[in-house]
Amino acid sequence: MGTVGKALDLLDIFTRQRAQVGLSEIARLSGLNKATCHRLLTEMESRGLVEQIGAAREYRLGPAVLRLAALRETAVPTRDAAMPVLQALARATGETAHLSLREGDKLVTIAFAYSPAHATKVMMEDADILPWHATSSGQAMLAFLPEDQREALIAHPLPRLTAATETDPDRLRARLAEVRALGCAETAGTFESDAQSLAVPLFAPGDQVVGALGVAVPVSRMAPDLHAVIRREVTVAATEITTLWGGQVPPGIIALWQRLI
Amino acid sequence: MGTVGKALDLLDIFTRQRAQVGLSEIARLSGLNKATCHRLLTEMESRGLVEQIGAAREYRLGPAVLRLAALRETAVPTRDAAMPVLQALARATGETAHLSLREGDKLVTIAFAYSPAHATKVMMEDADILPWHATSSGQAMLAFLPEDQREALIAHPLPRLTAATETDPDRLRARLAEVRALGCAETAGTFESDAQSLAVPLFAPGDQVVGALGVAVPVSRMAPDLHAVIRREVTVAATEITTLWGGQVPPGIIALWQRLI
DNA sequence: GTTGATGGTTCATTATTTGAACCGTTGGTT
DNA sequence: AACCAACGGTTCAAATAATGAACCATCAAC
Repeated sequence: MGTVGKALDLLDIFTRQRAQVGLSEIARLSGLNKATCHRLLTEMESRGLVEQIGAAREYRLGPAVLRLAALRETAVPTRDAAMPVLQALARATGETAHLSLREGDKLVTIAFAYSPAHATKVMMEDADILPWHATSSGQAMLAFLPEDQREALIAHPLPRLTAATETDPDRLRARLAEVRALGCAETAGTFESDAQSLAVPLFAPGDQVVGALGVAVPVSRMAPDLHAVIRREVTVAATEITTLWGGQVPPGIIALWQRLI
Repeated sequence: MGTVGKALDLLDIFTRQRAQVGLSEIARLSGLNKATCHRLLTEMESRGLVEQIGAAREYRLGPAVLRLAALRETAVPTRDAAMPVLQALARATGETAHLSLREGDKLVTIAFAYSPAHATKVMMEDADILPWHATSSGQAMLAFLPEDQREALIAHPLPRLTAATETDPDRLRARLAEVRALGCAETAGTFESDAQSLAVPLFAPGDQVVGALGVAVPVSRMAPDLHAVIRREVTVAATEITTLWGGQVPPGIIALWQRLI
């Protein structure tokens, strides 16, 4: 791995639970030498990608990421374009809608919207990293990814997150075949035991799957009619978002979705 | 300069006008060897910081910047926290309010808000890079920066952007001393000839200047009473934002602002 | 005052980065 | 159809930058 990769990997040290980290701990967490970390961080700091704060001189993500994100959004209005649709989806279903994008080998939630309809709802956070095998969004994407990429993503052991999590690769493959035949993925209690969700893939120009759109519901509230509403609304919203992104839903998928409704 | 710095500098190639760039042109623009660029870009691509698209295999900023920005915002709610205040400021003044942050040696606009009050207004864009010497935001920050940092930022030749731009370093220093004595900066036609603006510094916890808050007005509309309204509203808004950021306006500045009103 | 943790620095050793020249492909021109 | 120029991408000896054990200064706890 090159030096740049090591530097960029340091950025993944920062999470919501651990927003700022000291030099020694970064070295510990990354497995790199303290001097190396220091040099990499200093170099990233000079470009504003990280910054150092407080008396403890801890590091955290810097303001440059805001500028880059703003630039990316004006060039490729992914989040901003999808946001209103996401809010409409939350309103129409009365549940939590969320949008995730593939980022290398990670599946990252980049936007979500709540509905005010119920006091209990599935809560989400921006920049959450979702497990591929245990979420409907992950399964929806996996199912429509080219086989080699799919296999690469499920090559690692599949952790058991709840009692319902599928951890057997072959049974997961069978599950993904069903998803592919159906056009949408559903999971119940596989990621968090009291949440259930339904997701469909999202396509960029060129018919590549780049993300997934999902609706998450507390298991206690799921019922056949809500289920039907969600299936209808999520496919409509996915079509809309795909169009806003300048892509088009592949004809095969449209056919599947029409059968779903 | 280290390898990481070179890689990160490549990110600055991407601008709003030039959102996606091919390999050869990146090499040309950066002055680096094509093979070097390729390796750096590939490494950044593997981390999602850039992505490659289309038949021409051009590069652009990748989805990882969205995740990092979301993470930064949850850790340090800079933009999200300031946004409502910015909108209120635009409404109260009837003009365009904008917020810029210092990022190394750059001054970057990270948020703005328009007022619906008038058909003509000063337009802005996210991620715009502002010249230090020719904008009120730049001057407001420079004036309250420690001397060594100020001098470093005005060490380069000061380009003449309009007929009114101050290009003489010594006269700029005198101008900044006035700003420091006044507590706010004003420019008229120094950046764009038909825009006039007023800005005040913003402070992070620790009394460091980290940005500026400004209001921009078409020159044709500026009048003494609007001027007074803007001075009042912008200082109120700046106090609010500084508080939201967990900092406090230094007592000296508060005194200056009270005299302004 | 000792201990152990922190952030940061040094510099000989080592491994990575570098770039001229190369390949294969594409798209336009003669 | 032959040619050319520009593209993205690759190669490998030479040049350069990264590395890390040991170091320093500082701080807080005991």
